[in-house]
Amino acid sequence: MQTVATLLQATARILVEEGAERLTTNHLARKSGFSIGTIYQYFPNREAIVLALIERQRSKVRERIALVMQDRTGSVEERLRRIVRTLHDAFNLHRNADQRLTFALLRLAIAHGLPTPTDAIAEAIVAVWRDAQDAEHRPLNASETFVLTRSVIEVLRHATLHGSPLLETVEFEDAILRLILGFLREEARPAGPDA
Amino acid sequence: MQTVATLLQATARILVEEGAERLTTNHLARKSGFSIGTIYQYFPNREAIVLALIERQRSKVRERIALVMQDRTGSVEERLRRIVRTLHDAFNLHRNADQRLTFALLRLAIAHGLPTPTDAIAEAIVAVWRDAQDAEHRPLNASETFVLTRSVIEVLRHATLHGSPLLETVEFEDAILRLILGFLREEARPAGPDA
Amino acid sequence: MQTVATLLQATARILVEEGAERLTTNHLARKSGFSIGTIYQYFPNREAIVLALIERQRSKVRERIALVMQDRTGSVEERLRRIVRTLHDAFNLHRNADQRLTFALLRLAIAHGLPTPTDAIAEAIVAVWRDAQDAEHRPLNASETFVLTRSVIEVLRHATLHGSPLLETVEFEDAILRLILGFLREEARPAGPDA
Amino acid sequence: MQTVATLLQATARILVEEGAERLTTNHLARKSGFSIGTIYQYFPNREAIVLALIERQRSKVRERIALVMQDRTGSVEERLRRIVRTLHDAFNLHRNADQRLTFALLRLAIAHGLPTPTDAIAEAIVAVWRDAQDAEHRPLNASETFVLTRSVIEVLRHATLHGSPLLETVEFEDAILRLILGFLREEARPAGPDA
DNA sequence: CATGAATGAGAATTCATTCAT
DNA sequence: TATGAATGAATTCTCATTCAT
Repeated sequence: MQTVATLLQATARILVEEGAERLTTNHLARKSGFSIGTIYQYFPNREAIVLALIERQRSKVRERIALVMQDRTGSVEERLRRIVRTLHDAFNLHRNADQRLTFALLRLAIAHGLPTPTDAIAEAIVAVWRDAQDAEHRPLNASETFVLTRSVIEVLRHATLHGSPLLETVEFEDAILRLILGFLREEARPAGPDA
Repeated sequence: MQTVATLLQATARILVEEGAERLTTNHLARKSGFSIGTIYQYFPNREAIVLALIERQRSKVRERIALVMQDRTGSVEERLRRIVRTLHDAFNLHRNADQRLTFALLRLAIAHGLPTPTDAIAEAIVAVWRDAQDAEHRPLNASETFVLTRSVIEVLRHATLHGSPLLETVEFEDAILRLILGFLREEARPAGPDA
Repeated sequence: MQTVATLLQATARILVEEGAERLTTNHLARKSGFSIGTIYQYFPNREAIVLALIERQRSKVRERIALVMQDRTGSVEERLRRIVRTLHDAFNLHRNADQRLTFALLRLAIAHGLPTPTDAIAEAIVAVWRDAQDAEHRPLNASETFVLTRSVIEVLRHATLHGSPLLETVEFEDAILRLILGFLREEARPAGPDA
Repeated sequence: MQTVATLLQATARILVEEGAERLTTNHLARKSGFSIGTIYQYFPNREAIVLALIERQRSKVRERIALVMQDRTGSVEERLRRIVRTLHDAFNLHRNADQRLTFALLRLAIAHGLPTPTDAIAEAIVAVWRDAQDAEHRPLNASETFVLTRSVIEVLRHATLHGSPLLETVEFEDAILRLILGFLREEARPAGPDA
């Protein structure tokens, strides 16, 4: 629906330009050009508007991840780097407005108790590793999967949330890749003298 | 002040037993046994109460970390494991009530835009690595430090925030250690053809 | 009109199944299968719908009373009992759904300031008495007529409104008859010393 | 409390002068001279204000009834007449303002589903009868008690609710007395030829 | 130091009604 | 006739904060 799209767009604009605390139903009505009544024709309550916006953004991320996953060419490192880069994009690092929106939505998602939807990303990383695995590798257990996938997502989320300037550097991408590869390869390695 | 302590204690109790949305100044007055007026004798506004509680909790963590850091015995792995275990404790994994408080304070800290105070931990981990480092190791750059330290903290914070049952397992601690060690050792390793 | 009948039927269903406070125009539209616009084609405003439903129910009662009045056979007691029994039925005591509707409509009639339409019943009772009256009886004055007729109606209305279980007993009917007969015969009786 | 009294007084004034539909919390605040916040310091919600006013009025009636009951002198007829007269007063028949308030409160009581509190009056009437009873009288059963007491109350309530001018006549009081006495004496009477 | 009655801006939500199609 | 998206005035209620005592 056109009206819903307009309302979500206005919601995003308020979030970006004025902050979450100014996102009141009356203010949204004014800004969107619709009346309060109209908002409540399409959303049962204020929370639902925010949740719809979060969901819309998340589904976009899911689509991008799915797209990247279809490309099975290249080495493990190359494939993992593609995933990392996609996440980078997914967190909207490039345009300032979008970054602010991501920022706001992340906060709201936490405030509303929504879990970070890492399922797709988790699967992606683990799948690449599984594909490349020779017989000698033990599959990752629950804790390992959790730590590996969440650490990647959370470090990105954290950097986004605090607007770290490192986010735009290649070094940052390299460091994340190092985190993933180091973790995955660690098992194979014999315990050295210094550890 | 005794009064301030009582107020913060009551604040914590409300957070744990009733949730952040019930933490209103009037309710705090009723629960603490003081009047609203008294609250405003000690805190300029509502936000200050929450921030004071967060700060109190954070200083406790800082103290524990500092304590652990003083113990420079053992291998790199042992020292890192001690740090990880301290963090575990710091996130109050054992007693349920405290976990709920940590949970609530994390959310509030995010809502108030407070940065996660990883400085002490970051220093701790990096210092251990530096101590053990031979000449051939290149020091970590800004992105690497950021990724390594935040990933550890954020994965713990995330697990706490969502009440993951993995938190109480040894496997989880092992996985975090693997994350750290894998990252640190990764540089030294020659890039293999498949990875 | 078929449409009007359907709308009133849906109104009754909402009143019975969900209560008066859920009787909103939008809800009625949804439940009736018509659009809000259509409702306003047939009724000038919300109140008119309720009033139409009340009127429909009242005309049914009037019809029944008129029918009973045509039967002039039997003793005074028998004829009065027939009237009382008709009122019983009129208040829809038997089927639960109808009782709820009566209940709801009574409340609404009061809320809208509608007078209880006792005219027909009043006439019926007084007429029976007048018919059987011998010369020695003084006709009822305005206050007496009022008190006699309203007391019967109001006691029934009250019992209905509060869902009294007595309503379904024969004793209850007997008591109402006793109220009427006692009142009518009281005049004739010589005042005793103690009563 | 002075504030509560002022608020209830303002509530009564609005009810009398402007009608129940104008009794909004904001309007009450304006009229009472207090702020909305103050209203909510003393009442949990809008309904509670109305209920408090109803309860206050009812307790006044209860007190008057209790007072009249203490006087056990005179014949049954005299004692019953005293009760009837008290009810008359209780329904505030004399001053116009009070009548409007009674009117409004009655409607509100019905709208809020409150039962008419006839207990005290019921007891009063039945007790007088019981006191005067000789051995030959059968005590009233549940239906009889219900019909007798409610008919008296409801006919008064009805007359008040519709502002009947009969209320101020002696005839009216006589008629009610006739209703009571007729009912009570009816049992003793042998079925005559005309009934 | 402590109190707590009073404040009032402002938030979410409802619902009867309109009107262009 | 019928539709239903849009309206917006009005309502209830919350809660941080003030200030006279």
